[in-house]
Amino acid sequence: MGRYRTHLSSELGPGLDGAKVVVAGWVHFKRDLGGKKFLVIRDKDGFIQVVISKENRELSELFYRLTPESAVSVIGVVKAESRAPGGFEIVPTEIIVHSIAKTPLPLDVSGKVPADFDTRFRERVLDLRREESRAIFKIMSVALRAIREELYSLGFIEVFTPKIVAAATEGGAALFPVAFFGREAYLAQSPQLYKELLAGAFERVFEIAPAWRAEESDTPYHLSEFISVDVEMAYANYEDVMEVLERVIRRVVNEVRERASRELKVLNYDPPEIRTPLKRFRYEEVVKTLGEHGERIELGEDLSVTHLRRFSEIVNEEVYFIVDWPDKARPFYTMPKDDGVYSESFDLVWKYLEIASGSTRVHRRELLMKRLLERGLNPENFEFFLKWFDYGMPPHAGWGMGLARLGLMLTGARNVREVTPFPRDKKRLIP
RNA sequence: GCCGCGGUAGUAUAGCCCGGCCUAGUAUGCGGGCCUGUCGAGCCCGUGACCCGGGUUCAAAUCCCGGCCGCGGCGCCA
Repeated sequence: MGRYRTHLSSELGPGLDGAKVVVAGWVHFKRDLGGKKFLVIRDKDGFIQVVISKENRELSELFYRLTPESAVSVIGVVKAESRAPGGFEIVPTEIIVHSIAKTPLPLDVSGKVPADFDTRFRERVLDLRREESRAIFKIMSVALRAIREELYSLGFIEVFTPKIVAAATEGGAALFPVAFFGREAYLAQSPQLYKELLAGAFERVFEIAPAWRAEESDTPYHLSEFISVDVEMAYANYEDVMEVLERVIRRVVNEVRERASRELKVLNYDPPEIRTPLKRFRYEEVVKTLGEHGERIELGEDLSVTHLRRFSEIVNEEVYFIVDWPDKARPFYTMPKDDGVYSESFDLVWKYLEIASGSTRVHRRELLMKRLLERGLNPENFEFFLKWFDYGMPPHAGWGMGLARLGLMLTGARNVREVTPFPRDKKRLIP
């Protein structure tokens, strides 16, 4: 397979004793015992030991020139060898150097010496080669695939909404302006309005795409650019889409457990078990419970990370819903309840972190107009959205989930930057 | 943005409180040497650092002020 290798580390074993193979990867480390030299090659799946004996002058010479993290192919013969890790090693006939790595490395890939957070992100590509990083991104990929598979199985289709949008749509979060042929435009903060319109055509849609927020936020849970998993479903209300979300989360955790068990072991982490249906706590109940436990909090107030952490401890739930949030705290497209105070809305919380949030949406134009005005927004700016509510917009509901936040739950990482290859935040624009 | 903590070789740290004994220690890396089964290899030799600016003092990595940068908590955040 391919020009640079015949086998991956995962495809080799003592059973291939005597086979001529070509392996490729990075020089993970070298050990020189004098008469024997060991070269450990790392590829995407694991490690391969290559052994060079003193008699082989040419390769011994090359061995000295190889530096850690250099990219090489090794042509040689597999030898079953009980003393070698994995029970086999490669006796090389030729080593092809694709790229010599400069030395010393600005970050220790082998993981012997830790690096500070800042150093890791400055030297991110080397950091990503570390075993832990590779485990994290394998898990993220398994998760993404599980999300897609579950949603496809439920009859959703995958779509894309525009990322360059006109005018500051819903107020609230700050936007990044972009130059758009002399007109005012922004990077989309959310696919919200467009995904609703698409649900008005295709019924069940989802999108996995970036969104941008120009907030001052400087926390382990916020990024200027983040991947949002968005779902919108017609002829459905918030209860229906919470069930979709439960299925997605359950599938994700199960598949990560099954398909990335090795990676979880590398990270020494167990994601929470998802037993559906998840507990649903009404917002009012959460505030009451917090109050009873000595927290100072008023009805109507948003719940902070500290509040959620406390609440999760009190009720001893790791993954749960908080439903029926105060209408005032929710955006204009959220369906209010008949009581006029609360709304058909929910957050999915893991311990103290809001992983996803959603609601039944308003599908009547008059109510949307009224709610826009109540929030000091100009309905004229929303005409591109509102006009379609004149042509049979079905009742619908949906949610949005921060992929990196889900990643924290799946990997045990403590900062969304760690589960994002090249995070963008207030401080980081490079690399 | 606010509060707290921090910035010492490529990387990670000790030293700072109580200024001089710091010619700045250790690990890892890197260069060299020894070793035919290493697998966090081992042993010997070498290499390399006090964020920037100002101040106090006979003397500053150490104390003070300002700046820059980072981390944590909070805030901001559909």
